[in-house]
Amino acid sequence: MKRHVLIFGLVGGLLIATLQYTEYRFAIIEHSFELYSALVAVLFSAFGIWLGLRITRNREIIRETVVVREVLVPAEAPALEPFAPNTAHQQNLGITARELEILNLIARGFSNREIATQLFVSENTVKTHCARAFDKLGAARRTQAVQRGKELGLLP
Amino acid sequence: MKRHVLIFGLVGGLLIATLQYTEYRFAIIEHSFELYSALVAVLFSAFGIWLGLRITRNREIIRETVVVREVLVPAEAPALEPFAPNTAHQQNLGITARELEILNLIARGFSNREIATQLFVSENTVKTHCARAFDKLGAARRTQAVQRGKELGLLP
DNA sequence: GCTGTCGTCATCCTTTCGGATGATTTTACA
DNA sequence: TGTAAAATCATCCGAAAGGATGACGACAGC
Repeated sequence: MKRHVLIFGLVGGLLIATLQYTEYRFAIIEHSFELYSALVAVLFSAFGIWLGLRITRNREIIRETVVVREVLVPAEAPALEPFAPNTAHQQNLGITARELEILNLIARGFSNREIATQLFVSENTVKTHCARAFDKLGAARRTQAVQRGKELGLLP
Repeated sequence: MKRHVLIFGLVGGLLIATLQYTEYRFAIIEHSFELYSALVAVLFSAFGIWLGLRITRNREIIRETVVVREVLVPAEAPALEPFAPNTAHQQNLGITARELEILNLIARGFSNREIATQLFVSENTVKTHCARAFDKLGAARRTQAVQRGKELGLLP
């Protein structure tokens, strides 16, 4: 880590030295274009690094070992409900029942072929449903579709 | 590490060479100096930020705090907690922090390429992490990996 | 009868994923 | 300082997924 900074400093110094050298060769030409460019470059390099450091300052991943001691209280109810999808969202997105059914199977990790087998239809059909569902959800991938589906309460 | 310096040197050198070369071609155009300064500034800013990000990339603090948290299970409060992954399952499956990080991004619907961009690594690296994570989770697809991850409390 | 929606299936083509494997670099730790 | 684990990157190849498009039958509603 410190080495990075050191080497960076060295390179920076070298760069400046080079620039200073080249300045003499172009000093005649109106105010040495390179000098200014280099100055700007170095300054903004420093700025960029400072910014980069600032940005990532809060990027520390604090990993706590959490020992969760669960105290069970008898009231357990959510396990029983069979999950009711948000039909409002389903309706105004125009997602059909079949498409939702397939989305469910996607969310459960099945491939198109497996889904086709389970539903007794061809893989092409599954792909068509997928494409339509993805389009309606604005998703480009099945993982994205699942994510959107859960957000909208369409999937458990 | 050496690559950083190399790249820095190359970029710097190239930039200077370009400047020296193009100076003659654009010296006539008025305001070219400001344009150039801006260009250099932007380029080096970007580079500096990139370097800053790279340097501080793995700032991970493993704070081995053992928090004994008594949880009343059915009490419905999930909105506030920032989600702590089930480290027990993670450990005995041998899933690394990086792999979990990538699993998270997969669950959020990103493609490998998008993940690579976000994490400043190559797509190949992402794929490697994926493959390992899938293997450890016994998943064949990313959707399946996500499903398993949620089951095991590794993903929110 | 006509129309619109839905479900079904297909083909062609491109992109993305995933598996297998090997290598190098970084980091952590004894 | 040496070693083991993680992380990084690459290449090859096959499988899966996705986009675009066209088609056909069933069925409901007008």
